[in-house]
Amino acid sequence: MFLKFKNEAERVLKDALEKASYEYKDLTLDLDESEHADLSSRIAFSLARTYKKPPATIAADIVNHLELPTGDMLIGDAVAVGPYINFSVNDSFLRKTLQGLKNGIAADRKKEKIILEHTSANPDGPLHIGHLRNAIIGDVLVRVLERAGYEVETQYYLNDMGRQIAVVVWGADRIAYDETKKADHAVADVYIAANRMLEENDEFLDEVGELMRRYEAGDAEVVRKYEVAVQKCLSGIQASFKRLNIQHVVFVWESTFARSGAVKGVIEELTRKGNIKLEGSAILLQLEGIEKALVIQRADGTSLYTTRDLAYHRWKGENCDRVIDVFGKDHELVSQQLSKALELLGVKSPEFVIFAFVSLPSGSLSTRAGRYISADELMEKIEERAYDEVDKRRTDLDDSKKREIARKVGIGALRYDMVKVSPDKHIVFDFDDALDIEKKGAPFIQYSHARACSILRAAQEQGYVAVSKDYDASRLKEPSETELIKKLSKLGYVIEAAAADLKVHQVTKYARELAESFNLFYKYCPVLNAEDELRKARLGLVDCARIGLRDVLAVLGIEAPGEM
RNA sequence: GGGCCCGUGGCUUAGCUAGGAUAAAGCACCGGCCUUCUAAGCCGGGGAUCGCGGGUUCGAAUCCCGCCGGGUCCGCCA
Repeated sequence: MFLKFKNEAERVLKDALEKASYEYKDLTLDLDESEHADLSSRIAFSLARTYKKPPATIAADIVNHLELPTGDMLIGDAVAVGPYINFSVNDSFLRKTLQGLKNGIAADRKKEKIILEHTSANPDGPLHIGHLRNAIIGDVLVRVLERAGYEVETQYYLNDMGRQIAVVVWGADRIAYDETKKADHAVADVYIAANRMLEENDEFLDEVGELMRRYEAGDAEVVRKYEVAVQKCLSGIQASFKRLNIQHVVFVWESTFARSGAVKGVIEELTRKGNIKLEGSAILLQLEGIEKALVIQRADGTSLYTTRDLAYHRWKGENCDRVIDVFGKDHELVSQQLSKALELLGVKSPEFVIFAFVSLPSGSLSTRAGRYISADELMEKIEERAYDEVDKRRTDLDDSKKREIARKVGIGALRYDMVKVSPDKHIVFDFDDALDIEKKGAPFIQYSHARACSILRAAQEQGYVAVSKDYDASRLKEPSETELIKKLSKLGYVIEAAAADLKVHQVTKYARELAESFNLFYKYCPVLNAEDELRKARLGLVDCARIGLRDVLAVLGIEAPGEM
């Protein structure tokens, strides 16, 4: 609803500028949200220069020429305040916002289909907190885009051809998996132990190399061994995804591109179209604007990760309208090379969401060195901590109910924390901080939602109709009521903006503000004790707030408990 | 050494793409509020030369240049 209001205000402003004969062509008409008005224009500042008049005079002049539309419109008023032109909404805007929430607003269906890639962690162990950032940013982005009306397919690129996996497969022949452990953790044990053996005895290195060659060639026995190892790790990763409330991902195996001939095709085409340098039998591709030449084929004729990734991205590009990759900062150069090479191939370039690293106070993360905190360990501990908090507050509930709430609160807190910060901020992970449930953003929002549910429950218990079909929204005149409605009206607008900019952390900020608005309403506007018509209207508003809070949490992939 | 990113109260951050109304939140700290729908809440208070130096502009946290500090990449690894 807010976007409609904004469009309307911009149109009205444009008409006024024309009527007052101001030349505004090069200037932006874009209106800003402001604490002083629902929307505000600063255009008078820009016009002041060319027209050599004080901005306040120009603003007043524009407002004099401004005609508020008649009929069923959303603008309440437009006034000049000094150099600013401030627009406010009318009652109809508020009423329509509530109506829209009640009916469930469907976003305009976008035509584009998007393939979004996230996580793509090597299947050599469990997800650690670095992967967590990737997975959660990616998953929230998927939810934002879907909510904004896009069709999204989420893919996890499975690097099954790397050295790491060869080391796991090699190790699995010599070391037994610990079957008492979660599968991906058992794989990590073998991986770490195998690495140690390889460091101590470099004759083994040839055996690992042999495995890689046979796997690329499609040797049946080796392929079978690989599949066992990769699937084992994958089952663990999928279990973690499920627990994290990560939506369905399609696993795409790297090796399929090597074996299908797609990689060969890419090499041939780049050799034909690109600026190529040969060093022995190795093929190097010189890309524009990138100093370092990109090796696309080894001297021994085998393929490289980059080339296989190129084949994968070509395939993605040909099967959808937009390709989005959520990558770590270490892939930044790779992503540039990817774009340039795809350009040569005539395939559209992906859009990248690059996130900075998560490190420990003791340094960077490493699966091989066993220096990492697994996502599972973190989830385990944060759920435990959340349970302590629930237990403290709700002695009346039975244990399974408390566990259920603790799970939602714990995982929610974790997810919120991971996306609330802009992706380009480096994070030093602090365990105590991560587990401190009381200072988290998610429980604050979940709590507001629970309060809304609680009011509706109490209404029913007291024999009222919790949500009447018709109520008089014009009775909602308290500042905390109108503020809450205005905040609710921005839900769709915020999601559209986040989808357009691919910036998910904006949604967390909005979610907090919405909860804050509801808490103020809760504080200042008694619902059940209000007189009949007002109670009906307030119950209607509570229900809309419940929907808004639930929806914004859903976009963040956070479950909304009905009580806490 | 070169490229990219970050540097905002004690701590964690938003704001920076499109420069404008007293720099906005959370945590921590101090002081208040549970006989009315869950106090995981609400109200009030102190605390910031927006890393440093220059420039552009009527106006800079925001744009430009330089410097300092931190991160990251620069493999015939993945």
